[in-house]
Amino acid sequence: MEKEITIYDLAKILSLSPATVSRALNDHPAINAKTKVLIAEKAAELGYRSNTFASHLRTRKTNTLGVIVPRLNSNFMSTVLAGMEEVANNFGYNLLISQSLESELKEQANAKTMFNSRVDGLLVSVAYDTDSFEHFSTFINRNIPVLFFDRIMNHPQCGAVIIDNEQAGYDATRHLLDQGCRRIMHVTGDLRRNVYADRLEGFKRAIADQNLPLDNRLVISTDLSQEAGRAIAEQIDGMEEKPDGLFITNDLCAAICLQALKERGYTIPQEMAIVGFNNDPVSQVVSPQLTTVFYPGYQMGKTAMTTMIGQLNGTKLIDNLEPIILRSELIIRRSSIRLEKS
Amino acid sequence: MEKEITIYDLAKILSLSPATVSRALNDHPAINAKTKVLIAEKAAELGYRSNTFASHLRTRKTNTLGVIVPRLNSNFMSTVLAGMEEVANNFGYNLLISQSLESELKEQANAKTMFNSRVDGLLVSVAYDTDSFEHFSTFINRNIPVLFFDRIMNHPQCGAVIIDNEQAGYDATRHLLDQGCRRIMHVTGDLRRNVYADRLEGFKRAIADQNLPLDNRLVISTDLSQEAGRAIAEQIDGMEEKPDGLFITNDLCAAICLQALKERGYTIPQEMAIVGFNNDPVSQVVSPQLTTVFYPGYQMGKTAMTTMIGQLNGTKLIDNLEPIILRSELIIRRSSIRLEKS
DNA sequence: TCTTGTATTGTAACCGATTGCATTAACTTG
DNA sequence: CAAGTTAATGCAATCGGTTACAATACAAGA
Repeated sequence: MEKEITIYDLAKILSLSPATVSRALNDHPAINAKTKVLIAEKAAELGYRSNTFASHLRTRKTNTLGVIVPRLNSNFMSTVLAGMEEVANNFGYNLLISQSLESELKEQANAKTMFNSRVDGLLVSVAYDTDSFEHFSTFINRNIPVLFFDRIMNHPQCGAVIIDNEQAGYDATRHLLDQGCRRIMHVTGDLRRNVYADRLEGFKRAIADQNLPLDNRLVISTDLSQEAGRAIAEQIDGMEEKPDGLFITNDLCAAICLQALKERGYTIPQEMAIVGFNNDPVSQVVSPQLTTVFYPGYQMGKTAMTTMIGQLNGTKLIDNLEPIILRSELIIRRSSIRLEKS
Repeated sequence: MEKEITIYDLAKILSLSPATVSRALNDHPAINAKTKVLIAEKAAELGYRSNTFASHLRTRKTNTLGVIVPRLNSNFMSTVLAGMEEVANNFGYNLLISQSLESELKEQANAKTMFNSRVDGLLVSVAYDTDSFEHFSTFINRNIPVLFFDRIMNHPQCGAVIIDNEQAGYDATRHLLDQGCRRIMHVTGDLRRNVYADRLEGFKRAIADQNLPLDNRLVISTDLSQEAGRAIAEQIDGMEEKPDGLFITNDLCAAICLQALKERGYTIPQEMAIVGFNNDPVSQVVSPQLTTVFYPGYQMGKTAMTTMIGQLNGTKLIDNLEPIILRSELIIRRSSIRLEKS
């Protein structure tokens, strides 16, 4: 068990004061360059590491940022986190990551933990059923910046990084219409969440653009689980007037549904063209491969983190009125191609 | 911006000493029960939160545990993390999570960060290409417990939580043999990793049990990526003596390969029976659905975390010689069933 | 030579909770 | 009623960096 060495030890060994050592290690301009080198070398030699608690206690900064996500287990989320980590590492920030498992209760508990850990800032993609903003106001009240990404809450004092879900919804729907679909079913998540509400808006706009009627029975709100995918297939099978196109805002759910429909004898895309969302690996594995919307996860993570750190440094203030919007992209695959291009 | 209140504030308001307040908040037995209630109420009323840095500085404990995983984006890993989080939360520990992205270099950087953050313990599933143990010895030297899970390193002072990969490999192979396969190809990962080496051992044992010859050309080490899946299909297509069974130790890779084989006209499972590993959602989406091995992720996370915390509390010492082994299970689906049960 | 400026280093008071060692009050017991 | 216990609380040092405010040394300018 090695002993932990402190700036006092270094100071004594080098016949300097702790203040000088501290400043040298922080690259303070007042310290002589040679002294800095001397101290740095000795520190490295003895395996000195700064006691962050002493430092945090004094500076009242933790250099730690909290991240709360619904779940970690999507390609999208872990890519976002990879992007966040890269930027955070570069700026010397640590990440405290936790998952709400789509429950507001757990999200509140997570937020509380983060608050007590005194994170310098909080990045959140909210859970499925979150209504209250209260667990975030705690942060706002103490001037701790809160930045939402992907699944956001609208709040005058919080920034947001998103994709243009309305446009993505429009593009997906428009694509189905272009392929000849006239009766499109839209299966989506909880409409309290911007991502789903916005996609629905895009869906509606695309329908309206073609002067087609909107049948509200064809808009279905689910939890987008695998079971939901199977249930949708069953529901369709029982319908009198069946849809000819299916826009499901989650790839796994869409893939399961596609499969269930095939089992029930439907031909994809002829009888039913299908579009998913997220460009999850499953979209490439299911057959026919699933048309979907690519989500720039890595970019979103980097952008969100850069924005947050900019805010903390005072370099760049979050413009809370204008969310940052990233580009997404429709990826067309076999599950929706009915008309071969000539 | 609310002011942060301290035990000194509480002490002054209640005309007590900071020492009493501190002890009361920590439920020290020497403090009068009524006084405790009084202090607790006032603390709650004023929104007091303990300054963990002052506390950590004094107690030299951080109540934070580091977790390093190769990637977050697998169903398996995020389930493990959910299990870890649950237990950690219950015991008042925070989690510092980071991904190595399968690179030893990044893993070392992550370990260093964790070390400097003074985590009380470290839980690791090592990267693909990790050879060195040095970045972990730093912890061992300072008596900070290191516990490996799933992808482990053998070290006399580190605990481990795993599944019985040898047995799982055996079961999977045996199942293929039972289905009539006689020439099984085994596609796996880097054999420096126990998970892959052990599965290979199981594979070999199953083959040997049937007195079949082992063809080393049928054991292929890849990075188990999607591209690898496609490459394998291509390779098989070019072989003179083709295999009749395929045991790929990763579901996504297996699913992609299965698909590529179908595209090349092979019938699954008749011409080629396939088994994957992990019970990832893709295994249910691909058609035919993929036979695979279920990994008890949640359980693994809980067990690992419980073990770690037990070690930290001194409640229960990690038995470093005997890794903790969890049960996995073969899930048989269409991709490998050639013989209908009578 | 004396004053002023600049570069560099030192002194000491924090930050807020914890805890060994008193101290005080109240209660038992012989 | 004195001596000894027990219960409850207070004092003050401590953890290890940080930083406002000196202090010192040396060089340049008057």
